[in-house]
Amino acid sequence: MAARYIQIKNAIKKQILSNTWQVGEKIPSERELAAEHGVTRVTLQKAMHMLEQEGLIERIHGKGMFVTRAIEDDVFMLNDGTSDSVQGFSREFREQAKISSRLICHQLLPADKTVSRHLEINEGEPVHFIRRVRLIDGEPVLVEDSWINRSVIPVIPSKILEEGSLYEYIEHTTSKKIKFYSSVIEGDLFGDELAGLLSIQPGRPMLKVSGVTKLEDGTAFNYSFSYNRADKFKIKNNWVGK
Amino acid sequence: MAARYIQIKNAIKKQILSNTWQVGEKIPSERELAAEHGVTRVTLQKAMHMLEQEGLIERIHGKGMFVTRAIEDDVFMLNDGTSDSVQGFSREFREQAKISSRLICHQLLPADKTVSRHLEINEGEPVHFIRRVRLIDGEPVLVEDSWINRSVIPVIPSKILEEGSLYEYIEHTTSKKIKFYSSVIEGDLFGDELAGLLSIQPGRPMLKVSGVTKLEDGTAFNYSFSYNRADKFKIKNNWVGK
DNA sequence: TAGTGGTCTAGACCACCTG
DNA sequence: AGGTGGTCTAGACCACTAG
Repeated sequence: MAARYIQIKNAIKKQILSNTWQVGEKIPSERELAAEHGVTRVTLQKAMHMLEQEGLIERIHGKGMFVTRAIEDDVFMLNDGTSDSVQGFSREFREQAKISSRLICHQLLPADKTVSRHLEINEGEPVHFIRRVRLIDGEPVLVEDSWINRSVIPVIPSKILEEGSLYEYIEHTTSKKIKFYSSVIEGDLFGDELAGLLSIQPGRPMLKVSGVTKLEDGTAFNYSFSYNRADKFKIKNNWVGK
Repeated sequence: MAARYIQIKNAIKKQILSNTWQVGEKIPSERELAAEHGVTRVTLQKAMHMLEQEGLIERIHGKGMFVTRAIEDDVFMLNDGTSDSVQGFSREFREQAKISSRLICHQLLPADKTVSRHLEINEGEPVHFIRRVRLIDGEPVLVEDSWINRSVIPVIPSKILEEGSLYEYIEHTTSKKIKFYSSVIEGDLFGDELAGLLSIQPGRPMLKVSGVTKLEDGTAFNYSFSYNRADKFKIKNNWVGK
């Protein structure tokens, strides 16, 4: 049972996406929407603040709330922290396109200094190391290296790595939600090895995203690097003041 | 007079940064901190949620709130939406390093289709076009192109563009705060022209950030592209669930 | 069981915008 | 003046974690 403000957020989001109001049009006031959904203003505000963060509405003090123009897209948008939950690559894109994975490597390795620091475990402790090439509609678009905390998931079926969603598998086996994802975005060029895995020329631009993913109880379970073809991905970011 | 939760956020942030608690240590509970600052839990929670978003603390249901390890840095972090306000390049970095600008171009141009759409004005309406090279400690690190709504700031002194902070100038002359910044991050390679302006080799990687900046009354006043040397900048992103 | 964060209510007052 | 979002109070109950 999701929180009331999440339900309301999704309900209003659905209304916006189904063009209940025109772009730029004023939507009902907080007080009206609160009454309509049978909640107080504070609860409704939590929902609306999320929609503002997601870039669907604009809130203007003294004026009201307005529908924002939806952003058009030619390339894929990496998760920018505007959805309810961290999806992971598979869940993020499987609605939009046929995604698949090629498992390059899966073994247990002792954690080095960097990995152990990010996973908050002792250096030398064995962790899963996984390298996968991810494909969208059969075309390789990124290489992802993951170091995964073995105490969170002792075994990872290869089937999951090749066909399923790892995050879904983890949420299922641990019965805990994913709660936190901290990432750093950098630009770089593809070198020979990674370019080879993606069948592209070395020297092409990449968006490198590295980060740590945690469960709701604070356990860090995944430290990852993904090397994305810059011609296939963008990252959107909304900043809302106050 | 800033809101109470902003003051409290900054006060606790200061405590964290001055090592009042160790990294990983539990800080006082919401109820304690609320009593200490003389506010209710909801108000205190707004402050703590911001600190969580900024990556300074971790909130774990049933356990408490914990200080997060501060991130170490070798390169400059572009604004990731975790500060109170959009600073702009000058304000963002002038505490950390000697920043300066080289004004390449400043003229009025009719807005083309893209610019007019982002600034929410009519096509053909004249806008400021500004190209600047930004330097950190005397080294050119990025090229920024800005299209600025002339109805928001009719004239822009060249002195501001070369020495001061444009955003500060705009907040001052309009007496409105900057409220919204929506950006898209892409990776690319430097071509001859931009590489020449930065005195680097063409083909080096860039982080391209484009976006729109708005005032608190919803007026879009700046549409910009910045071409950042990827070896000088990173972008940090925190995602917190729910 | 006691303590923690997560959610929600039913008000209130303020700051801002428009006619 | 009337409507809008922004902030805040003083409670309440729930869900999760620990000993």
